[in-house]
Amino acid sequence: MKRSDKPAADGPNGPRLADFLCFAIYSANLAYGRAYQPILKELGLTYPQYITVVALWEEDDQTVSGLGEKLFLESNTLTPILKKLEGMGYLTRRRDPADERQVRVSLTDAGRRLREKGLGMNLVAASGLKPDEFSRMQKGIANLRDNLIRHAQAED
Amino acid sequence: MKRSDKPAADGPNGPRLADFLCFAIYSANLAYGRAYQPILKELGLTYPQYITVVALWEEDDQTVSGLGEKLFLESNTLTPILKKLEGMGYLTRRRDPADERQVRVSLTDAGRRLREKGLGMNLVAASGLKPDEFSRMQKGIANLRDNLIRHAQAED
DNA sequence: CTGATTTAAATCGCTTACGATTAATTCCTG
DNA sequence: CAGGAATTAATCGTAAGCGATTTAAATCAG
Repeated sequence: MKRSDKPAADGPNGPRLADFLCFAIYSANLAYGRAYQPILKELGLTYPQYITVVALWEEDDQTVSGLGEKLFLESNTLTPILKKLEGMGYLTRRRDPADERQVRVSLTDAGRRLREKGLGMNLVAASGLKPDEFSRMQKGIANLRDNLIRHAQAED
Repeated sequence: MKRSDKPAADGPNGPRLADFLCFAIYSANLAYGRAYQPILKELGLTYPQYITVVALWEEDDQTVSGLGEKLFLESNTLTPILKKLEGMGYLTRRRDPADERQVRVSLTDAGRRLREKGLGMNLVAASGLKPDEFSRMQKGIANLRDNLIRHAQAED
């Protein structure tokens, strides 16, 4: 039976960190955070705040749970982020009159304007990947993610 | 000039989340956390605590900064994790007599015993990847990470 | 040798991430 | 239609992650 998150043979002291796929993802995520940071600092946004805004560019007036599905986050994480963005004037939150349980999130003009301001960031270059490699890796990781989510959901 | 973290053409409402490599990594990291969680809960460890222990299996008696280099973390993040693991009895922290600025971290017997206990986790299957794909993706992402780190360091 | 500089770890404040719970609303079923 | 079940956000506590600062020790320069 395969042990741990790696198919390679274990070293004499057990599995090696460098062979873990989970650790590659974990550390790449940290690295992305650091690569994005100087750009996002200019906008005054954190990375989670930024992707929340991007998700709203794609589709405005979403519910918290709808947004959460796209971002893979739940209300306990998302609510504070949305409140922060609301405080900065980039979006509004209001109960849906048709179903008062739901909160609908909409961009303000300022939130839409971020689209023009922000994205002068060329992190494709920083990845060191050619466009076709970039695209293939992006799809491969998204597919991995979906498999993991399916696996986690089958657990319970 | 390429905009954002994606080489694909933008949609009518700007870049699409589904085309971001950074978002694939970000969400895959969340997914891994959820996939690992039932296994780690049995051990009573969090994921960062777990990889810290794995790094110490590979090389015992490391300094905080040495460990941090391998885990891509700094003392501000690592110190609380190490204190927690020390409190659980899995490692010891002591100032290096030869250089009192440094703290050397060593596994206890209990920490080494985790190696036998823990790793009955077959997340290779959960990834949905064949061993060669798994290995290729692991290397590709580690390479991406290293490029991003280099890029971030060139910034300052 | 002494005072400035550098280095290592720790501390603090703030923002995620998430399990568990709660409050409010809607729905379902008898 | 009444009362319990289900759904949606929000809240709370805990643990990362990280920028900025602090403390202590070692090193360096004059």
